[in-house]
Amino acid sequence: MKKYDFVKIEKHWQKEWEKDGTYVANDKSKKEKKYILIEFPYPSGEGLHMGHLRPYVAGDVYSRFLRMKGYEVMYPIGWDAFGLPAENFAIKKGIHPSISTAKNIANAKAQLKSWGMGFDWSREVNTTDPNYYKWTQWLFLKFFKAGLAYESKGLINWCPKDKTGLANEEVVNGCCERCGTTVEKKELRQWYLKITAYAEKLLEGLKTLEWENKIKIQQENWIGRSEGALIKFQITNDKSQTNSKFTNQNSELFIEVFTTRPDTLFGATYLVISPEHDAISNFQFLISNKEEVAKYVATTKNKSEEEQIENKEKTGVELKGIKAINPANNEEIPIFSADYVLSGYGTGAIMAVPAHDERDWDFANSVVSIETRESSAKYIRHVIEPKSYKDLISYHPYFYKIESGEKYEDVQDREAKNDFELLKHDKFCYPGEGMLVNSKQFNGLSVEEAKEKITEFVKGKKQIQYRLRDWVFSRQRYWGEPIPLIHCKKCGIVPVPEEELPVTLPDVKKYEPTGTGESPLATIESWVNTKCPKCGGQGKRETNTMPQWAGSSWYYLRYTDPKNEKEFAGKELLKQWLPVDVYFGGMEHTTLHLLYSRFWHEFLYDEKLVPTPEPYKRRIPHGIILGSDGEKMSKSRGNVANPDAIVNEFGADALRMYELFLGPHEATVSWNERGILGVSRFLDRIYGFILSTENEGTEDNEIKHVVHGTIKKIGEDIEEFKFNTAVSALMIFLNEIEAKKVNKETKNIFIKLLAPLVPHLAEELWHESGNKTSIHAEAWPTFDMALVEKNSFMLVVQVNGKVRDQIEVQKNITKEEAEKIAFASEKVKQHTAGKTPKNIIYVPGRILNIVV
RNA sequence: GCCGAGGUGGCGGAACUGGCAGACGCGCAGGACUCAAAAUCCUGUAAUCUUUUAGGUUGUGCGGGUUCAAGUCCCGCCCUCGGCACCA
Repeated sequence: MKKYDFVKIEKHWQKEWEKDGTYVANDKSKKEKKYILIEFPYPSGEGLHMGHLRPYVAGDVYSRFLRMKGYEVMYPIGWDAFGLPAENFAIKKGIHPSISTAKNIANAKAQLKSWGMGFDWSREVNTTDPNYYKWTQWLFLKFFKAGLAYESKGLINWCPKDKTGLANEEVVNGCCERCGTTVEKKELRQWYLKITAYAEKLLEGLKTLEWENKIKIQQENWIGRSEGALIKFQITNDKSQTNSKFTNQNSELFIEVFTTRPDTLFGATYLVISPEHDAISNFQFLISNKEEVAKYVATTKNKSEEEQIENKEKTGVELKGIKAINPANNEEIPIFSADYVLSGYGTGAIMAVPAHDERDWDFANSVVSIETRESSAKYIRHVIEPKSYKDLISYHPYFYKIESGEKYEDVQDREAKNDFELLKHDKFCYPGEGMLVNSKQFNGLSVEEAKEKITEFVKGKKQIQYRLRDWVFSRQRYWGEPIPLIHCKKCGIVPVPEEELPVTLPDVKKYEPTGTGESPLATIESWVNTKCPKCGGQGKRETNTMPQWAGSSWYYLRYTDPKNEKEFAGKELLKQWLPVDVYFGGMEHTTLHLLYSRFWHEFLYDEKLVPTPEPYKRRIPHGIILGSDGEKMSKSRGNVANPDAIVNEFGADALRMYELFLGPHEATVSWNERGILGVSRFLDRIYGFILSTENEGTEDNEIKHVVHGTIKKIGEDIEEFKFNTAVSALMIFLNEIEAKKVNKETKNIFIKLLAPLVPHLAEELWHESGNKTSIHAEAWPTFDMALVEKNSFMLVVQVNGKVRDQIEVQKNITKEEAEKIAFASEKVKQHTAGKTPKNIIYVPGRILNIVV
């Protein structure tokens, strides 16, 4: 048997494909287009790893399959090359990031080629290329001119290690997404992109996409839409405590709260405002415990995000001397400031309804009762009564078990009596649905009805609120796109004129971030000082750079027309290729890149710069590959499987096929060093089988059925991204035909079925079989349904649900015929003898169950 | 706490719309080839019991239920992973 020399084969065909432009997408093709995309890699010094392999192989298999199915497929590649590692390397070694980046790209490119990736290299883009980032800057100016890029001073997330500001999306559990350092809050002047203006569009757009639900839900949650109302509470002085003659005749003096539960307004017994709320300074003249309040505000400022997460114990302080008036019942209620109310959400002020909100409940039972020296019961007023006992205990199962001494089983009894005794004891909080009580003329209404009516009654305003925050878009680092703006004392902020783009990164000697919130670019005076494009006077360049997400927010657009010098991409070509049909990528980008680029795209659609409202029609997420110990691959654990080492030992085809075989594409899987042997053996067997001439001859009838069944199965599996079962179907196929005589045609079909998964081996076998052109330009084999279905099947005969016999019968037999055959079986007779069948169920093509 | 996904042999995993649980592969055991080993090939491989060329029983996280039939559907729990996390 000839040996399968993958080293020689793979190198050889990789060169041939490159020479022939096998994977170059034709812009002028008459075929239907398919645009397949993977998240372009960051070219790091370590090279590409298993994490890259997974989506890339999936995209590669899928692209090759579609190409064979007759589509014009674009499967492009590029480099997301701005970012910290290159810059940190520059700080350490003094080598310009563009030099180390170029080196890393060359290396990663060689890796991708050695993996047999059928990328269209003619469309390669690089976000750090001035010809590319010229357009990133140009697009930024579009945002700026539309009023969606703005400068603002505020508390932002700051990574003390990377010494740069971060977007909300880049903070994971209070830590920097990149380096894991605990994030601090810092007051800084920053550039923002107004992504919140697109909150509704981002939500609406999701509905039109063929994405998996879990991704949609994650984005929905991140955007976090809630419907509620803005309600104003008049401010007055506390008559019991001060001698102030202040009476609030001025309707301007109020605190406005946002609530999703205006129906509980009669239960609002105090207000809480965030420590940053304006009211603290606005009502200074009335507040009698100014020092105490100032002290509290100061302590909350020093709390890190981490502390806040760890310590959920609520703290706060009463603003003495002032009161708010509940507009529903004109009651005077106290006002507190506490950091459980966030300044960035809603109005930064809430009405507290401890009887129906867990957080307010906690606060009432701790801070409020201590500060006011009153029993918390005073503040707990139930205004919603649960409809049933079940509603009630769904929020308090443990309470019932422990406090009341009742067993869970007694619930039904309680429910029958409709006994809400415990509710009246004010022993707990009920956040659920129900009917209004203690709410005067609104008593008896449902929660939904009351929301409307009470909002109206107190002249509140309906409001939709989002959790999404504007995108902090500036970074205080060197290796990023300069923000193309000029600060002029006379004209303000002036965009760099289009014809002067790109604003290129100047060479610097020190890349070190300053740590002061200024970018290293700020130290290069010759670069910073420039002319104002408007008045010609002295201007200073914006020295912040853009985040890494900028270049990746639109790269898929550039692929359609990567060399265009006049536009970011030509209209015709955008129309030709968009939208991306299938986008492979990880779940970790759901609320980062995937959200950001949708925002850019939707904006560009509104600006009539792109032809589709959404960029990515389908998104196929993948699970991560863990080490063989089931832990995340990491150098310190020593469980890293290196794709290049595996290519050297087993070949790219074995690597690819094994990766596909590991498990479902969307599942987390562990790499098992041994497992690849099975795939490697399989490839050897294929090689021997195809090249052998001894097994060629007249096929028996069974073969056709197997061949057509496999064509159907593999096609369906690839279409549904079920690569693991596609591999197993190929193995089953070889097991079925290996020992039999087959003809040349069957062998050719087998090679074609292999082609998307193991492109080198398939190409080699194709040529060894006497073909002169590439297998990857061949048409995908078709199947005949009549041959897939056999005209007989194994009838499973059960007696009382237990399998007793299997009999091969004609496909279209009737129930009566099936029964006749079944009862003739000795094995069946043994179990039915002397008994009369009560019922007989026949499922055509499958099963006959006799119940006795 | 909330949202999402999941729990199947020694291991990775398969199973259409409720219709033979464990495909395929790894590993393991036995055998062939070999002086020997590797490689390769063949056979077996959920557990358990019995009178073992065969047959019985149990079995898809746990406890119930629906059904002729449940990994799949319903009710109640447990556990693991991922996301969010005081968003009013």
